[in-house]
Amino acid sequence: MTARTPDAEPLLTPAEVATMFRVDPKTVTRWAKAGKLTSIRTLGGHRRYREAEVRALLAGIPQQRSEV
Amino acid sequence: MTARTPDAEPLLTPAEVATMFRVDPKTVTRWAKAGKLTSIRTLGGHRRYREAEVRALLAGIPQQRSEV
DNA sequence: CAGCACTCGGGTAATTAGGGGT
DNA sequence: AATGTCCTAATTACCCGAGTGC
Repeated sequence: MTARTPDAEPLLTPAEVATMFRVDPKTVTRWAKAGKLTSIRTLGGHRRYREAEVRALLAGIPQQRSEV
Repeated sequence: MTARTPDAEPLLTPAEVATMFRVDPKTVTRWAKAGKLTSIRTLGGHRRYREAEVRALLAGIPQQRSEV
């Protein structure tokens, strides 16, 4: 099947990321603002996070920084 | 929305682990540094502990030692 | 359209990390 | 060797009202 899958990367809500790290959703927002986490914004201003990146960070895998 | 939880392992804060063992949170930190307890770090450097591992230790279940 | 849970902001307490000393 | 305590700096948690997502 796999009807239509417009290259959509799985995204997570702030609450989901917060649950995985056992922190407050507000804390996840701070990480995004600090550039420690890539955030994608909805048209209304809400943040969404890349599942792959979150899982990598949980595993302790250092992420690549876009140059110094 | 009730944020569904994408396979996230239950984690505990240092204070929670300390309470369960009736020790100071500082002591829990030392256990983590000594490698006696698996620690997952938040992006801010704070530690989180695996609930399953903590409960196993509380139950007196000997953890894997790399032999003597 | 209405409703509810979630997120967005800011601001202020409470924890935690880290080293040092008993 | 193993804990508990003191200190400062950093990080995180809970307070509010208003807006977004579905």
